Amino acid sequence: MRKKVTLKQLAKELNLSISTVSKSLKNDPEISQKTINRVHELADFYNYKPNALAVSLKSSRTKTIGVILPEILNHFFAKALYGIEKEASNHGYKILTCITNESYDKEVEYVEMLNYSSVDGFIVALSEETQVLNKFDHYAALKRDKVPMVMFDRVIDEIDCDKVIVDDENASKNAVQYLIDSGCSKIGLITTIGDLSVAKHRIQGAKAAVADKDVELHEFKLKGASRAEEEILAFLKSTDLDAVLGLDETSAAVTINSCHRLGYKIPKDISVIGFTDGLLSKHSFPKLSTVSQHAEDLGERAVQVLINNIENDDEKYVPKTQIVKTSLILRDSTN
Amino acid sequence: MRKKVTLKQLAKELNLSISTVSKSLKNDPEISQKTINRVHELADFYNYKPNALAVSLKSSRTKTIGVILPEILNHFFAKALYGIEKEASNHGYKILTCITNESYDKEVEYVEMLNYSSVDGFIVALSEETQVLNKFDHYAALKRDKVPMVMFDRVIDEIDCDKVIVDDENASKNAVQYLIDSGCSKIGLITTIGDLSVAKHRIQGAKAAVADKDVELHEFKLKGASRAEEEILAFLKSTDLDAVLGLDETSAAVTINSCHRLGYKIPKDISVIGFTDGLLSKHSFPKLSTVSQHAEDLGERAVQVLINNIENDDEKYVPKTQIVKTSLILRDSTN
DNA sequence: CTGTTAGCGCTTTCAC
DNA sequence: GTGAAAGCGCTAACAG
Repeated sequence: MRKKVTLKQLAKELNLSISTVSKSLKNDPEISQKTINRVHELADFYNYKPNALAVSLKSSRTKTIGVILPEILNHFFAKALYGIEKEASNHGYKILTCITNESYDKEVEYVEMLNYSSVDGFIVALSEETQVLNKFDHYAALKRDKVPMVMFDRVIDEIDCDKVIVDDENASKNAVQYLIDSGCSKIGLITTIGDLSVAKHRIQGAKAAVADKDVELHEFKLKGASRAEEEILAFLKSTDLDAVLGLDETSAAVTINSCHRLGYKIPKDISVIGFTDGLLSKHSFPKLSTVSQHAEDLGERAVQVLINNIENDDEKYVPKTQIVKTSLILRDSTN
Repeated sequence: MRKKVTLKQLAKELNLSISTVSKSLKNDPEISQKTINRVHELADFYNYKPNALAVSLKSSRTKTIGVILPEILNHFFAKALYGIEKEASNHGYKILTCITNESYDKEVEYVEMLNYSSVDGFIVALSEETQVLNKFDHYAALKRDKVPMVMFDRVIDEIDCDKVIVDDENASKNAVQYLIDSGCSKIGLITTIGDLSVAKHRIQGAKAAVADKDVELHEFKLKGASRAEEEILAFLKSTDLDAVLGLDETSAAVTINSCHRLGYKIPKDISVIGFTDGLLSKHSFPKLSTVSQHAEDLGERAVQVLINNIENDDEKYVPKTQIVKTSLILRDSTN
């Protein structure tokens, strides 16, 4: 790897001191215009750029955000990452992306690694295992070090930091309400992500919607993703639903296909709504009605909140929780 | 942001010099066991970790890989990123991820930014615009600086660097051959990505397969993603195909749905194969037969090749091109 | 106007 | 065995 030009070399070639060169590059009014011009000329010639490492070491600012995601082969998080990257870039920040694969150990390892890489702040969505184990010392440590951090989507109450979440409970309530309004009265609730806080909120919302109404709600937690289709097929056969709310996109997609297999017409015989508005929804047949979580928005917001915190580093900053609104996108799988 | 413990502080507290502490932490045999123990004890107590920035500045190694992707809301690249992140992490590397959104300008900007952030090397998939404009001075510059780099999937001949690609031509040829063998003779070739080198290879492969056979091949380039469904519907109606090869996953997925609309039975009336084995294929109805490009593999390989280059920094390294095999995954959309 | 100096946190050579 | 000193590339306070 060839070495890049440094201030030192420019200084030598121009017969100036390093600091004069440094100031000239910043167009410091202290320096004569003539010198400034000479310096810029040579700097341009060599395409000089300050070494980011040195600048960071000096300023303890890396202009880098650590992003910790549980998955990436999931349209929701991919979209969130897209929003994060875009917004970070707009503000001149880079992102170090780590994927925990839903593992607690990986998460801990990554948090430490990024912390010692001196990222300016963290954007985190918790792994499933972390939520199950309910351990979060690694975040308590960040908090103690006063490292700016925002959690999004998958969050915990135990850590007091900025949060950007979706109003899952209400979203779910509205979706079920819509199904009821369109005449459904036997609604299935299918999920692969039962252990996550978000799933719990969604279930609560659904329950709230049916409360004191003459509507049946049938919960169904899938055991394993691998046998999802068989499980759902069996569930569908054993009940006699007129609607299904998939608590994640996969559940909804698989439900649609299972209905095809059973010869149920959608939405005539059965209506389907899925959580998260990803690729599958747009390309299913019929196109799936969904609860859109605006993942991209979520990511962007997280970055905004974080950068705001980083750049104002206020001694007694009070963390806030932002709630991003969802919307019900009606397509062809509902009446 | 609270400051982290430094060697200096440990040294002061232990009444030792900085260098002694540094050596002790590395268990340098020069140092007495007793001192080593004392140092480790205090270091553990404070949970000391060397400041990565300082280490990097000294060693000019950041253990960071710059990753430049054209998109992320595309299962292929998401999967590749997954493979990249996983493999990088296995080798103790972090990744700085940038998404160009298929823009040339963004790509140039990111390459420069990452280069001045002293990444140890680059993993790149070119943006569509870069391929169209055929400009690559930004990579020539990296090459001049001898910065390790590997291009994957979307590559150009003009830059002589490591490459990891898929044998698109053969993959396509095999897929078409399969369709012919199963009795198809009027095959549509649908694509949304006509300008990419990969699409061209796929078209060539298809042509090679039908050469001197009594089989018709109908190419169809979509204008815009937004009206994909209408366009494909019209194309399907105007021809009388018995098979379609989608040159990207979206084309294939939309084709399937269009067939449903037209009342064509899949695979009885028409067979469909799609390129790239993503989510859509698994959740379409019927499940789509695909050409799997092993995106995750591709990403992993790219990292292996890159790290190998980084860690052996050989003056006269000769770049190589690795070809990752594809495979035809037969599901329900073909006979 | 320009230069000297110290220091960010670490590694490494060389003295003692 | 331990420590002083130089240096990675940069910034900034202070001298001149």
